[in-house]
Amino acid sequence: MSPIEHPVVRRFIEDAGHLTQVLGFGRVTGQIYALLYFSAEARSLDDLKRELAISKGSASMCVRQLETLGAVQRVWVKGDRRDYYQANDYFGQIIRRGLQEIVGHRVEALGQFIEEADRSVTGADGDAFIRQRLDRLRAFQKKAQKFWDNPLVKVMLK
Amino acid sequence: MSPIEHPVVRRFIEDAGHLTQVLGFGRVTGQIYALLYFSAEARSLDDLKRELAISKGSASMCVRQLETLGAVQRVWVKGDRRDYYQANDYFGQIIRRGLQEIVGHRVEALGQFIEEADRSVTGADGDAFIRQRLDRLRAFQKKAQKFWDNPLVKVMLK
DNA sequence: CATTGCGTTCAATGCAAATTGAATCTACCA
DNA sequence: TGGTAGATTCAATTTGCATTGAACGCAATG
Repeated sequence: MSPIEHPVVRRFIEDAGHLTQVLGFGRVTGQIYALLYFSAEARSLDDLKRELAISKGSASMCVRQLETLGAVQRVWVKGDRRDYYQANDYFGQIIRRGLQEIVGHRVEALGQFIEEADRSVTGADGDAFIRQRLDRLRAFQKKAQKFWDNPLVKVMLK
Repeated sequence: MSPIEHPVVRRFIEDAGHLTQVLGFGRVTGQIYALLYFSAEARSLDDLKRELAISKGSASMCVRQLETLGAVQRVWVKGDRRDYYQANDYFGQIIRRGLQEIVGHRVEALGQFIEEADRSVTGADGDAFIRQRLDRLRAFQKKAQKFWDNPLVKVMLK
């Protein structure tokens, strides 16, 4: 029995879709997770396709993304060649990985950028104001890196 | 003199545009902030329009958004009817407000949703599994709220 | 009070990213 | 080994949102 018949679940699926869209993961990703989250039994790609009215390609790609984030688990149902999926409810871990994707990489990218920039504004043609701004940027990057690496943050997201 | 002539600044403007686009604030918003950040003097809407090759409407709307986030300040130049803007460099504060917009509101919205949902699955027609899932969701929401309200987080983002 | 020079608005547009689905690939079974 | 059922891929399409710019509003100035 599909939980999608329940109005509360419908609404949750819609909201989850909005959320993941805003966060840059696409709407379907959140919808799939929400459906799985409220499904007592594991679901196949075809289930998702039918119940959410999406294409098979979309189902496949988004489920893969959720798997990468650790938000979803593949389960085998014996005697059935299809892949089935169920939702993990370790929200903390899922969110941490999602943030890692969005924030973590960028903090490091900023660090690299500043290094490169430093090299090109050092020397005679270096603009004093730009150097000053880069310094503030570097200070911030270090703080951000520190914050991100802080074990306290990891604990709090548990 | 426009800092946009400097390759490092050009590159930074491009990157900042990508970042804000991914974060859902639009490309121009980041570009404007980046340009202002590396501008020694305050800049007018027309400056932004010319140097970033954007429309006046875009400049107006995005600057407004940055102002709301506290990322940018309006300054008056006497004898000039135009509005001038300069970048704040309190990154911590800016990011906190951005997060408030993206995360904070949603944590509260989730809380409200759960309350509503609770009411509609209580009683005879309530599905046991859905109730169980809602319970886990509520537990998470409380933790998230606590994390978000934690003064430590605020301090670390300073 | 008319004019001038700004800022703002919003319907129309353009564009980038999400989504589709036919073609392709893979694993399994007879 | 061929056949089948499902998963995956990616070029083409759709869709939604950022961006544009003409029209409007408004405040200052002579």
